[in-house]
Amino acid sequence: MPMEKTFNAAEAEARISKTWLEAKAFAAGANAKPGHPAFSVMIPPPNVTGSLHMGHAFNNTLQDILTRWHRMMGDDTLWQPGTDHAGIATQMVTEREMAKAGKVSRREMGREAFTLKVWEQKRRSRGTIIGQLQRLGASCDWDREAFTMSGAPGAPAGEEGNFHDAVIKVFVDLYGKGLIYRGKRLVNWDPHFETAISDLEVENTEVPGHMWHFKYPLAGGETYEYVEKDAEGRVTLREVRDYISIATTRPETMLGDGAVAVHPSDERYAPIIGKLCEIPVGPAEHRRLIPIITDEYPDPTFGSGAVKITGAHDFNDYAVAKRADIPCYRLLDTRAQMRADGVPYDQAAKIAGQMSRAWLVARGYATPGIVEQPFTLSEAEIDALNLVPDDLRGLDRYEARKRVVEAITAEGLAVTTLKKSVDVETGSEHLELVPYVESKPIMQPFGDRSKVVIEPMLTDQWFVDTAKIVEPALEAVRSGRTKIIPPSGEKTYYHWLENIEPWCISRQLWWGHQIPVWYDMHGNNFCAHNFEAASRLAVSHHSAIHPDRNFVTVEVPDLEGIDFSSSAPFAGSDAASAFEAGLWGDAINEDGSVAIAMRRDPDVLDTWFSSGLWPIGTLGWPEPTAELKKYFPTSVLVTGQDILFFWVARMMMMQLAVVDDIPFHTVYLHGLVRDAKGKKMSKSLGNVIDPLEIIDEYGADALRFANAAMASLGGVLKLDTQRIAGYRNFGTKLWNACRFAEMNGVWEGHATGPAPSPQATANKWIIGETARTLAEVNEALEAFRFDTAADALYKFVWGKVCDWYVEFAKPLFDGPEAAETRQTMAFVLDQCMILLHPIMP
RNA sequence: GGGCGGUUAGCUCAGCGGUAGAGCACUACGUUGACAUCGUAGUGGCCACUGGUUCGAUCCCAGUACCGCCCACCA
Repeated sequence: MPMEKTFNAAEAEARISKTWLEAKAFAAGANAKPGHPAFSVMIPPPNVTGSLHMGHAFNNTLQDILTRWHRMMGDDTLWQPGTDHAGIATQMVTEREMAKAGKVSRREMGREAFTLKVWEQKRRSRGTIIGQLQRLGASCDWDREAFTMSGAPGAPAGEEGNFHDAVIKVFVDLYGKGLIYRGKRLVNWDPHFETAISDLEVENTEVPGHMWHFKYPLAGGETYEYVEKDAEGRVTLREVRDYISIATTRPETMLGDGAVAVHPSDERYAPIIGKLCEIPVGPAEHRRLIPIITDEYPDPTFGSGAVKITGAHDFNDYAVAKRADIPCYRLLDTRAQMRADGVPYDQAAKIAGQMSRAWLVARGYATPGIVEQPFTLSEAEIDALNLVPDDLRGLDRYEARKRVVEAITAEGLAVTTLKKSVDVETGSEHLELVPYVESKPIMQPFGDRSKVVIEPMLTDQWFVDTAKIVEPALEAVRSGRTKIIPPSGEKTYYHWLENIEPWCISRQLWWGHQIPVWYDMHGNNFCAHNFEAASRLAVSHHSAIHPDRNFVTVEVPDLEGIDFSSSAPFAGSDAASAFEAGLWGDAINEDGSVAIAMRRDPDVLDTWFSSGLWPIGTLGWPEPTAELKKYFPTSVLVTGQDILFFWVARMMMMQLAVVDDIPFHTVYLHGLVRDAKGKKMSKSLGNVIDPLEIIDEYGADALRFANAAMASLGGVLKLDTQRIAGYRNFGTKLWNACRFAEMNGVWEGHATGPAPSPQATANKWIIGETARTLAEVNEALEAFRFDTAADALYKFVWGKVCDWYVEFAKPLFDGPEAAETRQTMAFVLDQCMILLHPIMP
């Protein structure tokens, strides 16, 4: 049957792909020759949130090129596939789908039922993703597919595996080594998902904002002489004031102020250090007084030089508050609404007032009239104080802001400025006093998933003490044990790791690895791989304190209605009835033993904590598997430069901390795939391209070749369909050269073998060119220059073989060299296929 | 504010010490034994600017301008 004029990609790709998959041609070690080295690549696991986009297609093409190239050379090759559970993103997608389908909400459904829903979502998405990868021709070992939550409790049948166990083991081990700790810290709080997120998940964006200037009156109507001087020390302003001026972009947080701070060198405020001033909001009869303190943080040249300190809602203020022992009053709930819990405002304000006075006394600032009495509250007691005035409770944060500004302005406590205005009718000018409000751009933090304004929030969270594990990760790259390309990636890597912050790893979500820690009612926590092990820790802990008693444990389910904040011991006959009564506490059993009530931490781990273990986790760690021995450390990681910190750096730290080895020898960082104009592909812009559409229209080969050709190092990758069409034409060109060969019977009696030794000049020449191209391609791929390899192949196949050699061969077929020409052409075209195989399989 | 990159043909990008390259686009011609998803020929560039090093610079160094990206707590 003669060959068609054009190559039918759709038919051929499906047929060939099926053959490969059935033959398990991509299994680890397939085609490996004895004595050859191992070559392993871990796929960056796609999130199970939907389908793959062009960036994935690009990323996976490069991995496949390397994998096929090494497999062809006879290396013991593994390309490890799999997917990522992607906690917050997947939970979000599932909730959205449920809402769209009119289903009940996650909370109505309960944790267990909801988690099953997410598993369903995972299964759907995973199927789509694997299908897409296979259409692309990805030569992963499909029998080894992994998942970052395989084997987790509650996983449905078919989701077995030990990734969950590995994650839990790492948490327990790191906890044991003191590298993971829990603490009440100011963290980034996402009010939409109602969870903490890490610094990396916050996107700071400049938005238009305002800065208000307000007067904080001095307590008791006190006054001082306020003097301003210019750079030469000449007095430019001298007036008697009964207030201190404060600037803020967030007036609603004034309610939680604990102090006003000025720089110690700021002479303007020296007379009032250690005095009290009044927060100008809230019911007039219960205005709170706060101390004026000094701290290095305020910049005397900015604004008024005085800063209000709201420790619970600002990272800078928190640091000041910690230094000066100023209480941090929390104003917002988990949804970023003004708190509505706790005692009424007047009582809370009274207690807070006592705190202020006690602070002054403790610092030796006591002034006559202040009753000297020790007064301290615990962190938990301070946190329980709700200083939101009753009429603002439950309001949205922005509504509260509006009201606070209005109230202060109405009361005349806004700083004013002179404004010239013109009377429209008479044309006369006059001056009037207006509130001083600056309009200016301010940096605002947004959640990368929720797109909602992030709130600094004082909560209990788990952290990885990254400072303690960062050094080996830095050293590995500095010494060249792990190489990052392009080299600019190494600089970025150093810059981030050298300034590493603690990593908040707990998330208030349901989808993820639940933290393996159990709490008792006495403030102890027990970290172990399961409840039995945690129980043993708890029993031995309590037995050491009370050797005369017998202890047993009872695990309290995380149910609604149990008041975990109360720690009143329950003296019922058994623990079970205690929980029925809605209490959380230890119980005395009939045999006299004490049942320690234990409750598991309901939070889950940051998804990057588990994907950070991808290299060892997919190879079966902690079991000492043969694959782990053979394929770890892995050869190359191919990934986008956008997740250098999220994933690459953390994998480096975690692998080194857990198994004391680097996760990979080389990291290849590529840019982000954009559309032809360089715009980010996004659903809202409508410029998202589905890789399958491209494959349907142009064939996977064309897409893959285009991907390889645009893989220059660094920068943005602009994807143009015109270019893909060009490479589709390239395939057709080669196809037709083969068709020409077919028509001249060059394949008859031909078998792939070594290069022939022809006499004709043209034949000798093309064999030389073939060898040269082979060397060029190998050299290019060795250096991860996919673009150079693609370019060399394009020029050889089109520019040499088709343009010249086929033309030279035409007359040769009529002459005495016909036989050797047929032989040579068969060889050369064979070589083309082989050389192209990594890119165009 | 700190860091990292970029600036080469109309467009997208390679090159990186010896007076410039590709693909696409464009122009003209073309059904000669594979290919119109093609062929042949061609148009098109003070390689951002200013200095310096050099026999010689798009390429090295310094500075300037503009553009991008990442990180950052100025109320």
